[in-house]
Amino acid sequence: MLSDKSVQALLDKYSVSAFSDRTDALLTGANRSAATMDAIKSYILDRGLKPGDPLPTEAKLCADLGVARSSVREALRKLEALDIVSVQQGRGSFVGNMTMRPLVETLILRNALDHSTGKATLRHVVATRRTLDLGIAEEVVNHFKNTHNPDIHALVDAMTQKAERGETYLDEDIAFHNALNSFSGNTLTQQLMSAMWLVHQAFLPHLDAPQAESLLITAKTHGDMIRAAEAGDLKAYKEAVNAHYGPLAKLIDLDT
Amino acid sequence: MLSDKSVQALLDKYSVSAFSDRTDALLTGANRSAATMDAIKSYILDRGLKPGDPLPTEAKLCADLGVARSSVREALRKLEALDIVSVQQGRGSFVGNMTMRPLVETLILRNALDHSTGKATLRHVVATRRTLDLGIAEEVVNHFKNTHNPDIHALVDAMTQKAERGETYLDEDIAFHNALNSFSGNTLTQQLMSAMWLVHQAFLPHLDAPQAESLLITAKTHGDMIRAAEAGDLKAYKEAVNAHYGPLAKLIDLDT
DNA sequence: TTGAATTTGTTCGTATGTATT
DNA sequence: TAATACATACGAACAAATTCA
Repeated sequence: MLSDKSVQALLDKYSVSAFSDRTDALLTGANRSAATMDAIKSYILDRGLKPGDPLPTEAKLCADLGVARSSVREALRKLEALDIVSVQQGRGSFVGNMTMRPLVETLILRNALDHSTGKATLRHVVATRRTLDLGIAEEVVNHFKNTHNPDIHALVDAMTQKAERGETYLDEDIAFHNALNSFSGNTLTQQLMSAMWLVHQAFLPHLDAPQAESLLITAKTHGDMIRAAEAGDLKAYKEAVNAHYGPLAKLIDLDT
Repeated sequence: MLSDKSVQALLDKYSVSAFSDRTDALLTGANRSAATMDAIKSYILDRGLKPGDPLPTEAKLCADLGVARSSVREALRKLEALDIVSVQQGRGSFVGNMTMRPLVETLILRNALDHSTGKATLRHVVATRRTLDLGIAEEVVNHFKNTHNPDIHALVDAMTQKAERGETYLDEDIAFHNALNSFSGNTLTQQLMSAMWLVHQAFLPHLDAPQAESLLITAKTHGDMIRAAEAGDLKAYKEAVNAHYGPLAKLIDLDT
């Protein structure tokens, strides 16, 4: 996947298809729905449309592109799957949000597939999360140094209390991680981390252990993270991040 | 995108839809194609199919699921867009490779859209590349410490020579980065980095500057990277990685 | 509330193109 | 070459959701 040759092929494919003008009515290519998809992408691109902006109706697209309705619909379905457009019955089609949802969807399925054999992908997802966490560590510490963040501490407290009652705390967990990352203007990294978190959480329940004290450890390391960041201690922060993944490392073989 | 509420919604949506048994003929939900998509995913999941494995024909899917041909086709198109299935005329449908292609496709379009305004996404893509590069730095250095890698050095030499002739070296560039990462068993991180590289490269030509000496600087810093890794010098390696993104930082405002 | 207009959702029938044997 | 199996594509008809008068 994404090997040398296919990278070149993909590059050719996308750098062309994403920018080629296909507004003419002569749609050629592998199949109609693919060509139609490119045409719709070009439509969005040429007009610089933004998420939520309306697209032509299916009937109009048929007329303009000279293809049957089924082809237009298949193209719209593809773009819908990629979160590039959003189709709503009775209303019309609109430019989508282009989120990481397709990535999440693919990874969850991929994860589920080799779960039966060796939970390899989950290991990779968690390792990637850690990589991203450590990768932005310096930014995080620099940003939170000498600040006071009662909101984040409140989240940690809430997690700790829930952990002591044996409850889980997904909402607080994602809110905590988002709070640590949201200061960064890099929405791509944020979304990538959220996506990894999502895949991670979506698959945790399928692991054997119900983790009694793991919850407490995780809550505690969350506290260590924000405290280290506020103290401006990069080393301690990184250690806290690693410790944060400690309970998981026992379940799955991390570092692989 | 992927905000608090939508995360929960997505989690609900995916953790359910990815594992719910929809093999029964009673397909309910937002629309047929979505429900049919889930059913096909369940089919793959239940049988633990792997990439390349054949799927039932469209006609059989229609019969089994009790839906019309078009609905099955739209579902297959969606899965095709996500690289979860691969449809081939005259042969049939097969389980796909589930690569990062959907991510690349979405990001390239997203990038192209705000390029006109502020090239924000490209900045994010490059920053994410750097984050990933730095995130695995320790692993890389530990792995290459006290080793000798003539192949990689040959790649650097080739890049340098091409740069001196004013030529570009995309093939060598991706090969170099792959060589540095491929030792890791984490195929997800690898693919993520390849995907980011792809988006990055796909959009570079659209920048103003044709970069004469930038090519040389990049080639040189590649040499610095592998030398630092072989010397086991983590600090020097990280500096080389940062320097590697130096020419770009001038074009786009990195660190934002 | 009703109803008409608009737009997507779904189905069916038919014909064509492509790959395998 | 011919037959078969399969996906591709088109067009027409009706259902369901949304909007607005």
